[in-house]
Amino acid sequence: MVQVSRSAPEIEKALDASFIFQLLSEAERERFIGSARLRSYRAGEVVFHMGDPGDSMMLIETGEVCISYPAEDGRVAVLSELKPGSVFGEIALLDGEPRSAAASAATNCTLIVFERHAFLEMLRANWALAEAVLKLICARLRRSDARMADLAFSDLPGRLARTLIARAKPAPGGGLLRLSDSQSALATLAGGSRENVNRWLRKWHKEGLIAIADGRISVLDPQGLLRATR
Amino acid sequence: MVQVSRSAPEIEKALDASFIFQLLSEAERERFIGSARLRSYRAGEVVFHMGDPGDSMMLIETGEVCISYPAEDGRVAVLSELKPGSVFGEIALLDGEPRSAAASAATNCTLIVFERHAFLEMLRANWALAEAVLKLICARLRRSDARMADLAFSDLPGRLARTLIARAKPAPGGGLLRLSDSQSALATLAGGSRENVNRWLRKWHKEGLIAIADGRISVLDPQGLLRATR
DNA sequence: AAATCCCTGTGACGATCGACACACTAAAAC
DNA sequence: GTTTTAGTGTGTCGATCGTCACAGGGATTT
Repeated sequence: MVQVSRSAPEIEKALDASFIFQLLSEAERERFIGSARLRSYRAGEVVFHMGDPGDSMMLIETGEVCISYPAEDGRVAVLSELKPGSVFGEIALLDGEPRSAAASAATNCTLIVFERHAFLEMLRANWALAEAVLKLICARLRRSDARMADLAFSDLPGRLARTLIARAKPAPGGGLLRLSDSQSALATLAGGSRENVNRWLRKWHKEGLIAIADGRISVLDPQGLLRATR
Repeated sequence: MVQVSRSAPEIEKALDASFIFQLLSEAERERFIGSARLRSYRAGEVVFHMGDPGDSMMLIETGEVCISYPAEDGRVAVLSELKPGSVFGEIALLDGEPRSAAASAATNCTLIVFERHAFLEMLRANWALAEAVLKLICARLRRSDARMADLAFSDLPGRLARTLIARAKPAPGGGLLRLSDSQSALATLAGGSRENVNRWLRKWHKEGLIAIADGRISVLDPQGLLRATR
């Protein structure tokens, strides 16, 4: 991890995209920026471990961050992969408890770090900000519950299909979608073994639901994919 | 469901035990009580369905409430069973979205219902209350994540063992613990079939980890139970 | 050019799970 | 007192999963 020293205007620019920033007055923005620090991580580096004391929260400026939940035996469940503009680490900051999950850099990335004390003060002074944070956490809870249902109700093909669709992006050409993840990565995301992920992908490929080319997967028929998993 | 008309002092008494109430001033309490309604449900009755518009939140006065997540095909995952003093339904109230789960009365119960508008006003005016609600939701999120890890990492015996330990209460006599749930109830709580729950219980019974008598289960060796599931 | 490493494809095996099926018991309803 | 119902104990069967094992391909390194 590298502490980056950069001028405040640059942090301000990075913050413009974030929902938080738009709720602050001019004076508040300055205090906010003053309390923020910029840090840079290389792909694979750990941002924090589960159980660490958590007195800060991060906004992703560039790159992607992986939030995961480690088991005692070494296995890892990936909770989410976050993109620029996303906030994470806010739970421990808000309630003062240890980190409830681990965060690591999925790619090289730069993060804007806010300290607990300054952020809580802003929350107290600015109800719109507090309301936004409340809704943010509510959204987290909803996603978490939905994901739990996914785990409880769906088997591997179901979870894999949802993972594919969730991570696919609209193709530049037509209505297709494509994504480029290794099968091992898909396996940990969907919560299964690499071998079985391979088997299901091949099966769907034969059925024409997905296409595989250049190590990339194209989701040809999202609805058909979901229908095939019932 | 029955709308109960009761005098404000009685609602006030019921509220005394709740963490929320202790954070309010005298004037706020009166406004709060004025906006609260008391409702009574019989065992099995539905309090709200998933997807309902959610402009209220409930505090359990007496009885127990079951929060569950229904799948399209009719299966149900039980998220939690709440006891008197617990609050639920606050997510939809806070973010204005539809109910993210279903709630039904596990036993006969009476609930104190707060309306959205009045509660949000109080939140805005009382930072300590807002902070308490923030922490409440953070705690929900932590429990939800932990439960997700449980589902992702553990097989049936692991989940069942944790369910037993979580629901067991200290025995009056010694250090033992006991609980009285039907095996079907345990099955839905642990996310498995009734038959297999039976098989694992019998297995642990033979190994001396639990005792079964009078239709009640005593957890004799919690640590041993957890160790047996690795 | 050879060796190494990561990703992909397949086969086989054992463990576990859900589903179905049925016997047994005890309490509750009639 | 008999019937009904809810909960419990077991057996079997088929599907799926994870694991081990190994073979091939493509890129990078040495």
